[in-house]
Amino acid sequence: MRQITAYNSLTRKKEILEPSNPPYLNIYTCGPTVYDHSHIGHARASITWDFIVRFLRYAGYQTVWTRNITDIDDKIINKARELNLHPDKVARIYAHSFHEDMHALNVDWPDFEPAATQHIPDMINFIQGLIQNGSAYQIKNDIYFSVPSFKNYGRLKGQSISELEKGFGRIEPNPQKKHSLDFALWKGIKDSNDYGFESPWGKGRPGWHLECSTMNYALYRTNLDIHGGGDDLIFPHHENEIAQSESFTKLKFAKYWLHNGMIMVNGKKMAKSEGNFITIKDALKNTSGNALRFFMLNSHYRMPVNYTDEGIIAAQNGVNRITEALSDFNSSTNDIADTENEYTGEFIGSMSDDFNSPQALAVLFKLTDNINKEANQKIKIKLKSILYNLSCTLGFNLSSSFQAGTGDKLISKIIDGLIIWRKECKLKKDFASGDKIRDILNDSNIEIKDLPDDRYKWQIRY
RNA sequence: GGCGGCAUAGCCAAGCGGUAAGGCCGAGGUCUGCAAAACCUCUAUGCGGCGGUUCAAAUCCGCCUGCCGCCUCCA
Repeated sequence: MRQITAYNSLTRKKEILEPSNPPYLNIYTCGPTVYDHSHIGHARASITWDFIVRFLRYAGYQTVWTRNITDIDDKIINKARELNLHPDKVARIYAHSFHEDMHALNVDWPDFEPAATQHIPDMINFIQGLIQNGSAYQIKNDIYFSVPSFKNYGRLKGQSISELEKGFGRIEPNPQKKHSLDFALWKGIKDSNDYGFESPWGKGRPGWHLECSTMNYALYRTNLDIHGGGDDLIFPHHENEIAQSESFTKLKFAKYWLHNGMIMVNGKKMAKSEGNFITIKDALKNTSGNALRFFMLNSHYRMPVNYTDEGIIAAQNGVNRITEALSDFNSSTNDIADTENEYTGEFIGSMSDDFNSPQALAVLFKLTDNINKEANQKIKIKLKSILYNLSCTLGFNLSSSFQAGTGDKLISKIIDGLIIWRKECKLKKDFASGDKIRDILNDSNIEIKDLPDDRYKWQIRY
């Protein structure tokens, strides 16, 4: 295992990662609430945790990665009413959409992907434990967590309970709560027709914060090494998770808290409530999953990133350059270099320092440069295999791009035919016709390259 | 009101005490029938501003300015 340092939001400094049970490393990251198509903010978070987990594995850690799906929530219920569908169906539709997006972005499957509705009995059990030890109380059909009962409340945010109370200017606290910071563990239904689950307190549904605590307990007990999520979740979501879990288990919840920065669109934070969010599906109409990944990785994961068309084009061009250097490399027949060398050393050095992906990308470009300059074919292939290996570690899926073809035999055959025709035009010195054919192909983003000895190749440009 | 973050070339972005990585765009050149790709050359004496500490600061400290976020659903 490589020594890795990571910035821990809990302590506000970089720390050496020391899993409690090496070489295993348990990591839990907050997944989406599935009430709509996922947006590019989800893409950033997913790509962040994906490349971090990939690197942890590369560095020798046996990761067990869990990413939840929130499939019960007011927003899902509202959407269900809107569409006149059962909430569970709404959740499944958008969970499926999320998985499509993850596939398009080449985000690996987590080891576990629990859904809140699969853990209702666990949650009820969790709440009962909190009531029994005085951390929670019931008012009518609702159960609230008692924030003053947890003395460390506010540690993640970096404020005391009294300081947090002062900041409570923007919203009217629910008058029935004992303390303004108390939050719902269980929300009883308001109307007998409302959707809900049976519980000892009547029909209702779990509070959002509770599911992550419960599912972590169900899966890891008390051995969570890393908990990740967007930095907008620090307060109150993650603060509340800590309060619930540590009140319930009396043990430390997570050792390291990692948070990814937000996506901005035209300089403004993208948020569902702002209505300025771009779905992953929309973004992928204009660019490739690799380019979107490059765009994200080109900034450090903790920094905010501003999504612009210009930035996406720059990312696409950058990916194209790397991809170009891998042309003719075949990952199934060429050896993949996994021995250490100057490039992997630099790559590991950058990534081990709080997952510095922008520096890691610079290593890929250094390889790209050297591949393009290298005359010795044997060394060239060796360098390509290193580049390919590192690109995979960052989660790029370049192989479909550098191996020419459309995946559609008929279309490929037509393209080949046009190119042969162009070649004949060129032999007859009919350059006008030949160029016309090239222009036609270019209009479809098909790029032709003339190689020595009458050979040619083509590929699709994104 | 409380708390936090960020300001580096035309754009994006590393660096976090030792004299400015990388990418994109742009200019010129090589190659080519012309292209494309690639290669070569060029593109911040300076890192928001003003002070301070130091042999040395983009990097540390102080003040100021500007932008963003969290405290409400959010990745």
